[in-house]
Amino acid sequence: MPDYDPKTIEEKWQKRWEDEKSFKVEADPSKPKYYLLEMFPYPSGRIHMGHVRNYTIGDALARFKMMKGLNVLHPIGWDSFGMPAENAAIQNKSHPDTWTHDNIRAMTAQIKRLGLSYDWTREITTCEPENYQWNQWCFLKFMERGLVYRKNSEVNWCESCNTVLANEQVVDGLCWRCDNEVVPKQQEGWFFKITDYADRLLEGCKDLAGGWPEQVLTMQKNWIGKSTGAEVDFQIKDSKESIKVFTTRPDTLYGATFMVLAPEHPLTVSLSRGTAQEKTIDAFIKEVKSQDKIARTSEGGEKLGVFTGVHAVNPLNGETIPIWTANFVLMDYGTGAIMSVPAHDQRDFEFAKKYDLPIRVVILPPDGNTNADDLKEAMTELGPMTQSGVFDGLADDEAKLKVCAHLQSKKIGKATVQFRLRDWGVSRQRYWGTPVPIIFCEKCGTVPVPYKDLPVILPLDAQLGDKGQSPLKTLDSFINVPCPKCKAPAKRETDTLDTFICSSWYFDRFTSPHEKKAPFSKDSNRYWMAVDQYIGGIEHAILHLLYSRFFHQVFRDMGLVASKEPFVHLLTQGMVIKDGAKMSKSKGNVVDPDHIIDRYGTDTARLFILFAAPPTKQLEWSDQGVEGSFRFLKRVWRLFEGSKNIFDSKPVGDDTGAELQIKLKELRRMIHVTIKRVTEDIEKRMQFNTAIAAIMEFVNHLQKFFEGEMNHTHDPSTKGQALFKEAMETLILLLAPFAPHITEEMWEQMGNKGTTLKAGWPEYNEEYLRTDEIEIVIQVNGKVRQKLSVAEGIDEESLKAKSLEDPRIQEWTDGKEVKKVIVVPKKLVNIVVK
RNA sequence: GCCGAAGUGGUGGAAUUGGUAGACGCGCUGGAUUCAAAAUCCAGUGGGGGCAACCCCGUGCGAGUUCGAUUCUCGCCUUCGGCACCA
Repeated sequence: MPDYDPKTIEEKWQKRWEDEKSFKVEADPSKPKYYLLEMFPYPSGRIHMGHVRNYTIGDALARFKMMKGLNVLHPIGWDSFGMPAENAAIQNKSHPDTWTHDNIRAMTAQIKRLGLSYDWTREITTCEPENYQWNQWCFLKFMERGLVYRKNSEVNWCESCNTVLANEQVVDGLCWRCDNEVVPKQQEGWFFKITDYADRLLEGCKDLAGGWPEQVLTMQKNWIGKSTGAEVDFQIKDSKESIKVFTTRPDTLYGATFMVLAPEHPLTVSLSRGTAQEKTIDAFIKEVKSQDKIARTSEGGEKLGVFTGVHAVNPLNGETIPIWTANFVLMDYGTGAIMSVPAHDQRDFEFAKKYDLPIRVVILPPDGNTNADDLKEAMTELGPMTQSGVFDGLADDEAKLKVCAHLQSKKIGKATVQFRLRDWGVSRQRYWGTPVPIIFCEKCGTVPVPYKDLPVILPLDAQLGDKGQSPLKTLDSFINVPCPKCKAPAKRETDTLDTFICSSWYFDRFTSPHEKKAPFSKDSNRYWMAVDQYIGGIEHAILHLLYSRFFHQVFRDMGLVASKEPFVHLLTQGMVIKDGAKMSKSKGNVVDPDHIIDRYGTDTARLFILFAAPPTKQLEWSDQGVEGSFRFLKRVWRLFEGSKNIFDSKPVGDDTGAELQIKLKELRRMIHVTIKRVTEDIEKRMQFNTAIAAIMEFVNHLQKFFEGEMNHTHDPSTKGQALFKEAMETLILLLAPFAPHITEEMWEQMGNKGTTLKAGWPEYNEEYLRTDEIEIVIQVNGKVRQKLSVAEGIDEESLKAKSLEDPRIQEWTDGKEVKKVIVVPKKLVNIVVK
């Protein structure tokens, strides 16, 4: 009997899949489609277990859907622009392009060893002009739609990466990529107006509920950060000017006892001119500017402020209130100015206490005490308005609405909405990215590169500076270009685009990767999109997933795509850890996928990864667990080899009859129970671990059956042989999505012509799931006291009687009063006694 | 502080709609096979008590609802993740 030899089997089938282009697909409107996508990799050099897990989960699902008869699009590509290529190039005195392509070659070889069902004819590499030209196209199209602008602003600057970062790329004040501190810097740059879509991106979260993990939706909602409230104009005393504030609590307007401007607010300086406070203000602004931004915006930070020397008028009660400036008011949120209601806002309360500013209670507390001196902290809950003139007694939403209506009628304010989301800064002062398709002309100003001149090619004959300075900024052949409008000498923009633009629409490109006239074909897109199942890490919960949703909305407005959202279902796979920590070189707990495959084969690696934990949970790597999976496959192989001689048998007669022996009936039941369990675990619950557990149980049963019934010295029945063969076929097909190579080999050796993919997914028959006798649990006062075997169709009364008659049960009910008997059909009987 | 997820044997994890807690695997113990080992197979394996049949306890902690709670409610504890001087 030949041993299980994964190496030979896996190489054979991988070659065959490749030769026969088994996973190549075309759009076919007559067939139902399924688009399965794993987040495409960055070509860092080698794949790690995180990749393997990601792709294995995707592949199992893709193969399952293929077997189910769906037209499955399962593509792969390379997210190949970005900083690591530059850093590596500097280190190795190489070129980002060389490094990137070497890595892609190496990783392709690794990925191919995993036996994944990719349509390699659709492979895309984002750093190739035929792909990145469409980033430029998008930039220009977005610009036409008013969604792109250039501004000089304070941006997030990473000193180590030498570039600007988007807000989403700053994590706890540190660069998402290199963990260096991010500093503010004045910088000219390009922005995408993602804020125009804030409301739609938020609304879209409702459509995604159910399909996306709640955690990710919460993070997106938090990031967008919608607040509803009002804008109110406060007249500056003895002036025509007014200050606009944003508040979420218009119902507390009567309690505004002072105002605070952000130090950066233009009025802070201008108002103080000519007052006694002038010098104090200037010194204060200087002090705040020198303060660390993170320290300033963290809650523990000390609240500091000074009086501007000027007063404003509360528009509702006409009261004169002082205008202050303070570090806790931020210029980039709301209007950069607030009305302070110390009685009902904790920050305002602390500030008022510190600087001895007046406090007035205008929302009635539950105890009715409106004496501000008794307040220990701000009363932030909603409640009826008080000390608020005609509004007294109104509460909650109604109060807010009435105040807003009043403000609007007096033209001193209105209901409005604020978002936390900021526009997306897409300029990068780096080389290895998509050149921004813009030309600066002294006469014509900022001129977009005409579509016919696309792509603006990233010159590959340039060398990076030793600190990573972009050579584009000094490369004459790149910079100097005639103005497209007036033909006078002009200069190219030397910034490149954020790499996240590449990943914001690559899934659209996959639907028609060789399209020459557009980023993607509308027809192909209409057929394949949206992505039915997207799989990737939680680290993209905001960044990539928000940007992609934004692109999709814009494409939708442009009439390019039809679906509402790009990704219907999202699965965020858990991390792979070892010895309680994430695998990392520094911890020395990295397990190299290649070594595992060399030793056990891909099927074992795949099986272990899918079996050890549900896809969304973190996976603890266990070498012994891998051994276990290997052992299981060896057992399957042995069972197969040992029973080969009976596979020639042809079924004789009808094996569905009641005359089947008990053991055969039980085997038939196991076949159908297992099909049901595996199918539902994959399809409804995406829980591969329990699906595999069910297959293991099936194998255990088959093994016992084989040894007991098939291996007798006397002739086994023909019916038994036929049913056993059916069981083995079922086993192979059910196992195929998880361990595709070994199953394909067995399938072929059984004499089947096509592949398991063509064979289709087994169906179960409800009727065969039934048993004649079922086990009923008998409880007394909720505790299991007996188990009875009864006929499947037993009626409630007989079951009750049978339970009460049972001697073991009577020991418990003896001398007690039976209060109630609860019968759960086909499950249990609970006898309540006292 | 707010929002979200989680907490089950020695271990990874099961228990799908409130109905037998611990499926399946790993590890461990004992046995078979072997000159021996590897491999394989068989049996056992939550804790405590008992010769045994069985009994008691047990899903982070404390209450509650229920005939019955790992599952639902309330209050805590711990861990992880996100947001946060956001007006």
